[in-house]
Amino acid sequence: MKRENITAYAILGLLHHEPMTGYDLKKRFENTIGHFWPAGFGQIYPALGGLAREGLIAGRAEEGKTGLAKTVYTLTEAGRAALQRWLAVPAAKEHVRYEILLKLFFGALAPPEQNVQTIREFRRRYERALAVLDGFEADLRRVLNESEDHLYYLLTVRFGQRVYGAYLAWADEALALLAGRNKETGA
Amino acid sequence: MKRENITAYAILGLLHHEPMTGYDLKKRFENTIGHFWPAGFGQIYPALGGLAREGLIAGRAEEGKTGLAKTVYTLTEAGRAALQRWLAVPAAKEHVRYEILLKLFFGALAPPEQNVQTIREFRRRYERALAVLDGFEADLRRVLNESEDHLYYLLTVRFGQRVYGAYLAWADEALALLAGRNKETGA
DNA sequence: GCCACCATGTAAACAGTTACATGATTAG
DNA sequence: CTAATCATGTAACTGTTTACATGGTGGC
Repeated sequence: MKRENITAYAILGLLHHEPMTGYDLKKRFENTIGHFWPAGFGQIYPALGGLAREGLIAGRAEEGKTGLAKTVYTLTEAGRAALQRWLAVPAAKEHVRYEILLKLFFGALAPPEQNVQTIREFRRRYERALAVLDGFEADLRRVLNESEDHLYYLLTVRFGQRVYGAYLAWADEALALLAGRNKETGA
Repeated sequence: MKRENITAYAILGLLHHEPMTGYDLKKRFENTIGHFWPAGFGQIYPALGGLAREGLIAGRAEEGKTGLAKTVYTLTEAGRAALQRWLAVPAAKEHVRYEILLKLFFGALAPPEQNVQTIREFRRRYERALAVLDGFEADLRRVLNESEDHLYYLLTVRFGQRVYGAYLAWADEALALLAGRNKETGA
């Protein structure tokens, strides 16, 4: 079973919206799909090379800010077709890896205070992340009727909000459970 | 910044509980930590070799079912120390990758029915997964006082239940949003 | 006789991360 | 003058997944 480079399809999708340079794509990843599908320069540039060789995108040299060379990539018809074919294939199972749960699973081996700190830090992190998504949601709701795309963007943001919300609720529950246990042993 | 093989620490953690073969470890992964930190044979066996070479675990040959050769690995004192040191290091950021969100992000390019099917299939999958975790929770609550470990196991199960619950709630919301949009355009 | 399970490993391919390397422009 | 931003790439490494390879035991 061959795996197709999903990140390359993510690039095709972003280029469907508008032509961009590799650098632009990186930023686009960072504040949109990077939340659930991150990509760095080390993946983007090689992928662009491959896609261009396959004829799914076409690069043309342009001048950037005051004479700097840059390459702007445009989706070709073949690329558009490949993107649509990929969209029709059912998505593979999500894959998630939580190092924090691994450490917590072996939590009985660590000082209780350490586990509490770990969870608190986790909670703080996602409190901030949730606030960012709340901002996205407000922006999207404002322009919801301007493009069909916005509804789909909103769906992905709502997903993140729900999941981060679950993280926060879990953290509170976990801290309460650990506090209860400590009180018991302390008494 | 060198990365240390986290899966190897997961193995140390499992061996802390009791000595096991590589095959046993695989099964242990499958029905415990594999939910948030999966590992296959292709990772487990090489990792065991490395850990043994470093002296963090010790393997001894035994006879399995009716004379079949097998190697049972035990955590050494050095291994126990390494595990505890690792537990004290703050966990790296979670990493999650959702192909389904990527496809949904570009959902405007696909037939609406396709997006609906994708979400429905996702929902079914996690409905089943949540039921499994509910079973785990019930089992753990029953034996909660028998070992301190059980409280920590419960924390990881509760995490999964919260997150899968969020998935289901999101799927319902997403389907409602898409249905609303279709009705609008259909009218 | 066949399938599931026990048991161990290797090899190849692929994906992803990090570091290295270069260089111009602009805003403070 | 310095940091941030624009801009492009390569190289090395690590981790993960998949396929290959082998073979005995036990139940149906």
